[in-house]
Amino acid sequence: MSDATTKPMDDIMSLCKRRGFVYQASEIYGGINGFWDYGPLGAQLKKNLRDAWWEDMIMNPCWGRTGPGGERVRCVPVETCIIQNPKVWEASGHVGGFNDPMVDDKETKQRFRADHLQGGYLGSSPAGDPALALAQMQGQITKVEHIPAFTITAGGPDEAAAILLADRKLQKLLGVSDANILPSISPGAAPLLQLTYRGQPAFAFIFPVSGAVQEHAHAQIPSPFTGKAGSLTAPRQFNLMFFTYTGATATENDKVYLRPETAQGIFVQFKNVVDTTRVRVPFGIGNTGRSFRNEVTPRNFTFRSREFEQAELEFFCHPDDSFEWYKFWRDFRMEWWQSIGLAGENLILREHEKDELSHYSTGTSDVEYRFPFTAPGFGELEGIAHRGNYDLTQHAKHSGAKLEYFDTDRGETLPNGAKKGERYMPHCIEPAAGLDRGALALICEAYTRDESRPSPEIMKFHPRVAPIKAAVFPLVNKDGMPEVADRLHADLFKRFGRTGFVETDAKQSIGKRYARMDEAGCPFCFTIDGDTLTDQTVTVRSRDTGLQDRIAIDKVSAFLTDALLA
RNA sequence: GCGGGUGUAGCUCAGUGGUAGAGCGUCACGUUGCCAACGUGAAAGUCGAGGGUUCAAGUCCCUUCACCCGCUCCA
Repeated sequence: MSDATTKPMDDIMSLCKRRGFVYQASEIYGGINGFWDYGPLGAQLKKNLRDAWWEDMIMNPCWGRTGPGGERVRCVPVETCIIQNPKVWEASGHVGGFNDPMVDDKETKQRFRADHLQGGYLGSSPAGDPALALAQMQGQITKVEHIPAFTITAGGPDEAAAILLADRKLQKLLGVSDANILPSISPGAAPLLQLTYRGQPAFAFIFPVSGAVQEHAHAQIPSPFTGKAGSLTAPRQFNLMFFTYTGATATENDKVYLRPETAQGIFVQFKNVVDTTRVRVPFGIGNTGRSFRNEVTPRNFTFRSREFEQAELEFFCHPDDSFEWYKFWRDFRMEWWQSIGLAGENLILREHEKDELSHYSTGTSDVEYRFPFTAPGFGELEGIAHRGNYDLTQHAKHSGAKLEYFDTDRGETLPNGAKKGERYMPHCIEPAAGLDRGALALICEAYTRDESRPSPEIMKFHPRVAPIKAAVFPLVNKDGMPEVADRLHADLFKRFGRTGFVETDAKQSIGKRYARMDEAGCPFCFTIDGDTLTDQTVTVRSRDTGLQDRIAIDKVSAFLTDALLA
């Protein structure tokens, strides 16, 4: 087993470039932050990974295993658009949830939502009358010159008042003491505090600090963390989603989003799939493709890219069965990643803690890999989430479509023996994998240094995902060997050329040709030598051990077939 | 977003303000008898980009971009 913590990421990245696995996007123009391209070997590696997912999730789900209810697992594919009606993202929560302007406190490095900034506005009126002060204040509160004496981050004014009262340390920072909440002047009015502010008795109303004030006067607004002005930035949009415009006019009305996940395309087409393809719950719908997220900090090679590819399955089932299905998929997905070469202790299945869960989820697990740049920690390859009926319910609400499923296998048994049927909103288990992260994990896991070998760098890919499946070499480029090698190569190419590259090379020393194949991760090399010409055998040289066997030349295909299926 | 580091050939990296370099790799030819062998030769560079100082900038200054590391943020 290879230990990821000892693998230098720089060496892996260097090999990725040198051998054509990964290139920086737009490299000759200086690159572009958060985007990476795949070279020939990387593109084939990722395709093999995607194909493996498709085969084991869609074509022959779970290798033909039965699910918790004893029935064969059934899945169908869709391929949905990157650009959807913008309402899809309102329904899914992606628009509302991630478009909030954020403010940074440059001094404490804290970041908070601009609409959570509550201001304490000191009241002043000749007679100390709060009602008069409030009336006066309400006329001015939206004016840019009207700066609060102190600020608090909270979901609303009442919460802010409660936080301030409860937190003595915060009071000290902000210059507040002896604070009490006075009865509100009128129902729904801003909370009124009686307090001492910087030694002077005063009263204060808590109002949200308006976006306009924050925009224009952020330098004067005191920080909610230090009480000092000058460290807050203006509110800034942190857009998770990329957007563009449909049509040539490009007005705000034409704004559309590039999807941040492929899953929503599945939910949106759920009804069509049910209506047109005779699927019956429980069943899954798979979708692969590019997604886009405007990550704040793209980092760690291809791990957090702004454009990335997902392979997502939404598995729909009856609510009563959903937890069993959740466990089933969680365990299968872990096993699947192990089956393609992430078999060691660098791979873990991690069940989320209760406080990590989304409000609608009753269970989520991550398949995580210990990348060199996360070690000793782990990075997520795939999340398996129990999403309940959240998504279908959201889309039913927003679109008005009826997305409930009528299950004719459930309900009371009728006198004629048939079931009465049951109408319900299916629950959904979502195994959502990142293909680029998967490919990166395969690369990191495969990368091996063996200083005892003349060519120390070896990519030990599982044969199923290896971009180069086999190579055929004449030991020397004469004496009829090249001709035999060409024939064997042509034969293997015809049989295996759909699954990956099949190479041949007659140039330079045999050791150099083996070494090149080791570095590219080709699992087997077949070499034609002098004996081949007399006894029709070739040597099979194994990448991982460097050892070689002799087998009959007409058994090479069968040998390779077995090896690739193993 | 903040702080630190790096950027010179495909890769790894030297390079004192004064001619753009090495090793490896790649390619060609020769040789070859199982592990980056050897010989000869060749191609390959916007020195990350832009500006400035200077007689002269890979080298000094400013700006910017990308990558790496640490925070921060984010599902």
